[in-house]
Amino acid sequence: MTPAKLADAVLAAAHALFSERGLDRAALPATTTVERPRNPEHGDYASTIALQLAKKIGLPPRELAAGLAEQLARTPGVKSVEIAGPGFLNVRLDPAAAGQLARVVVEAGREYGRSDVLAGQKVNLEFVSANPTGPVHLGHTRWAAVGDSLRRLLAAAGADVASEYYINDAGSQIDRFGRSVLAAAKGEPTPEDGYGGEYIADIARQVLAEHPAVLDLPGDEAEAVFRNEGYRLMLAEIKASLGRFAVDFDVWFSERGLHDSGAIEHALDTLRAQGHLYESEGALWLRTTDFGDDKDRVLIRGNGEKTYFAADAAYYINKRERGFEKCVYLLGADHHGYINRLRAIAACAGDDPDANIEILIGQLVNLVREGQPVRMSKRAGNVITLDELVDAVGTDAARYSLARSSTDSPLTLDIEVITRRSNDNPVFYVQYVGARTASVARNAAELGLTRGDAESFRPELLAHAKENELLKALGDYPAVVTAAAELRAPHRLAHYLEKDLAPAYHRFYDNCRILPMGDEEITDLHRARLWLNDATRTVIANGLELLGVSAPERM
RNA sequence: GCGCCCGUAGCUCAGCGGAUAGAGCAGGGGACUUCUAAUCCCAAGGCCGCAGGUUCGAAUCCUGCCGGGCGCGCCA
Repeated sequence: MTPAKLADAVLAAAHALFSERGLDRAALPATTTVERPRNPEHGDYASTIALQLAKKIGLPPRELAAGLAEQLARTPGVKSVEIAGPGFLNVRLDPAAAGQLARVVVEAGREYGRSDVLAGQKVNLEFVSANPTGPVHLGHTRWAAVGDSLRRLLAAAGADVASEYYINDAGSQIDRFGRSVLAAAKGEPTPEDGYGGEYIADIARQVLAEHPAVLDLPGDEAEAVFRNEGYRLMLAEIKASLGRFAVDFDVWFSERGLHDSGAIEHALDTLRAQGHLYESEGALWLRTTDFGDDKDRVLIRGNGEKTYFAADAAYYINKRERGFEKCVYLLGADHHGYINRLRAIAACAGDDPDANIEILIGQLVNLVREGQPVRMSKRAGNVITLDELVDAVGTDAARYSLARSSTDSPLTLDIEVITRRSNDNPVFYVQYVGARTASVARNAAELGLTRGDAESFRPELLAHAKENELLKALGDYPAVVTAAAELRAPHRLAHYLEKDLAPAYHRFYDNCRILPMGDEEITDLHRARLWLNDATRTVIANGLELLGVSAPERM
């Protein structure tokens, strides 16, 4: 019995009761859920449906609960239903029905937790999109970790999702980058508005190695070579860094491509047709103030140049024309001023900002080193790059520690702590469960203990309190995945693995001996516990996979 | 000034309108002759920033205030 099936049974009980008593079934919700009470005295699962319905139909909640309890108690697998407090329904399951979950999980394998609740949704997820003028640094990594996990979660919930990296390869930043690389190649100091840092010199050396005669070219041509080749090398480095971080984008989208393909003119046509363009002071404007922006935005400057904002608008319209009904942007708190203007772009294009565009603002990552805040800036020499972070702590620890907290809260990463590779890193705690389950499975195989076929599995033997808790934790997993996907909150998954599943397994392990000891004969209980062990292994592996973290067999 | 986010145990943070608000770390006390002690158990630690409101019920929703972070370009 899974929580989802029990919730269905609760709803079915409500339907049965309502038709029996001639109550208005329109008052019933389309779906309902059951909760897991913290207090074990409140049963295995609890429903608040009576409390929610009481007011709608004008019956006292406890009376309604009594009727529901009577119906629900007839459900196979339900052992008892009690009414508590103002009208909670506290449900206990038969141990056999509860224990069957281990089999459900093992048999589903990698599919356990995957669903189709978001089927049919075509979602575009854009994140990182760091300028290709420097390495990916710590300021981007939170989005790399969270965004990529979100992509995996949405896919697991059945959405048709594409992750995209928008490459700002047009405009003045990339020109400054080119001039900086050229200057480095000539051994000149960094231009006033240029990029410093070691990586510029590295790139200059690589360009020189591939084009030994480049400095003999006229200044403009040489600069173009350094700009284009430098850009190519920088982008390759960015892709490699993210690849090491287990982040791979479905689409690398070039801003220059928007300019070259005429997509910007096309976007202007779309916006003009919707009636939101006007000219003023020689510039072309989008009237974003019609839709909540605090000022109108320039699309084409007085000098004829298209603004970055024009490209943003064109990119959005392009995404929509590629069939994405939901365009999700993951931005740092320093970009929250973009919310209104991005939403206004959608509205000006004739879309519904509430339905077609979703902007997630996450707070910044603060770096502390020996008590001193470290300023993160691409222009400062002293930056921590993604590569350095991965070198120091590994992809697993880095991704996990970035994904495990809510993006609404600023995250303080202490360089001293995460580079110390200390044992108190929570990712090890979760991975350790997976390693333990794998170790038990190996030892079981050596002893000749196997789960046996599904028919011989005796789920009612999994009646120990710790087994029950573990089963319930395993049962929660699918709902955790869908909630994390729908709420765009990967940290919920990490939290579940770390605070719910992992401790439940350790307590089970400590209290319930899985393998036979010494000359002990193999019993059905050993086999049943092995099912539970392997089910845990499945969920740990599936969950860590969605976080982009490995689940080692040995540690 | 305006806008977004945050304020929960000493520290770092979970908490989907539900029952007695949770965890990790730090500090105190325990548990390894047999499956990985990177673990587990016990005790201790709280005006959920403050004040109102909404309702059967508020850490959660609404309003105001206080404190902190970030942002408000014909920059990218």
